[in-house]
Amino acid sequence: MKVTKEIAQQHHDDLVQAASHIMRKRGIEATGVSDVCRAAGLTHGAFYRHFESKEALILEACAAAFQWTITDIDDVDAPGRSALPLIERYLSTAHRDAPGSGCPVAALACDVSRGGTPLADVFSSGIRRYIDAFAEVLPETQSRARAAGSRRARAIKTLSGMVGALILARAAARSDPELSAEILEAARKGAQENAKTSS
Amino acid sequence: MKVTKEIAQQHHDDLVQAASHIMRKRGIEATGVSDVCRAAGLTHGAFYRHFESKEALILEACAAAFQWTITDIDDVDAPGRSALPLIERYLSTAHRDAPGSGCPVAALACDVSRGGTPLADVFSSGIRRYIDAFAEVLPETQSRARAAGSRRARAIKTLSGMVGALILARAAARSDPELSAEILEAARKGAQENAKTSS
DNA sequence: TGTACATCAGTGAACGCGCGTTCACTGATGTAC
DNA sequence: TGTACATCAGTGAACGCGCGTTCACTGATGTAC
Repeated sequence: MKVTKEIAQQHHDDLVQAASHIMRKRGIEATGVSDVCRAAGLTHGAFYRHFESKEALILEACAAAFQWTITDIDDVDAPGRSALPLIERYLSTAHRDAPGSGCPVAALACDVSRGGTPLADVFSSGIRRYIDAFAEVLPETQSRARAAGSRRARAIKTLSGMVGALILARAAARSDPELSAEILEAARKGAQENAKTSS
Repeated sequence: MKVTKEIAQQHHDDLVQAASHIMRKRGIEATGVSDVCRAAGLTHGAFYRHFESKEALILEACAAAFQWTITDIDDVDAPGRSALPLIERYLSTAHRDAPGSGCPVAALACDVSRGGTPLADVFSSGIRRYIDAFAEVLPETQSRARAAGSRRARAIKTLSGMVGALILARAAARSDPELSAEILEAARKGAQENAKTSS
């Protein structure tokens, strides 16, 4: 049953979106081709008309996840252009509990450092753009500011803290919700200090 | 070929150590029972005389990895008792490139947040003790210190930054070594600021 | 201390299962005339 | 604008493979006498 070019393209996009969601939620290895096809409303046999392999799908899904996330940061172009609401959202329980539609770095960085080179390429380019985008929404470093470092260094520092805290909070969430909340809270305060005109 | 009780115990320990190394290097799912047995110098058939299942091995290996790591922190009981050398070591390229013998949180936190409840229990208890141990080696908060927060809050903040930076640095290492080094460097400075008598 | 025997750590072949992937087939699409 | 046919997205059964796990078997250990 052949379908319209438009519908086929839609199915392709559906597969990418389903994969990017499932992979962030369950991890790359645990993302099955059949699962992704089912989530996109197809049978697994249709898969190889769209992608050469599972790896090709993962690469596209990973790139897409970064694209969406970074666009999200860039959209903080709103008046005020502050990183504070971004931080608030990043370190919220909502983000912690919905890895499937959240930050690809927090969800997949571990998997990537064990994976193959093509995925590492997509990912490190994503990290680079992520840092650039985040630095854009941080206030300039005051000229007489002390050891706080360049705006880029502060972006790295702050992002690292956010990523680490989210990962820790997720790992603790099931068995120790109080600890998980405490981690989010402490990291939120820390990140906000970094994001205000430099300490 | 039955062996001495002492040798059997040794084999048990070898299996745990091999597993804790392989699992931190390759991830939990990618840690095969056969791989672990081979690394311990046994055939896979011997495995079920020592553990009820793969999961039981993972639990023990995870607990052991935390035990060793936390003992390592406690051993900073040396004169001076500063967190600085700890931070230096944690955010070194050596630690980045040797996940198998490194911090279990940075290596496994992602896997754990997707895993089962027993593993989550072992892990969140590990995180809690990790934070406690790390707070012990941080200097007291100065009474007139500003927003830096309690010693415990600073421990969480600093640890989050270290874990996040290490994970980011590992993910970027293969494709973008410069970025990886930059992340370690920026995070090292950030963590050291937190670890000195409060900013 | 010596002998007879039950125990059980270790071996290696075999199992069921789910995975990524392939394939013959279907039938609507889209093109050539 | 119609008609005839090649294309190819989608289907569902089947494949090989590696995994966790089981099992009959071996033979040194460690115990009972």
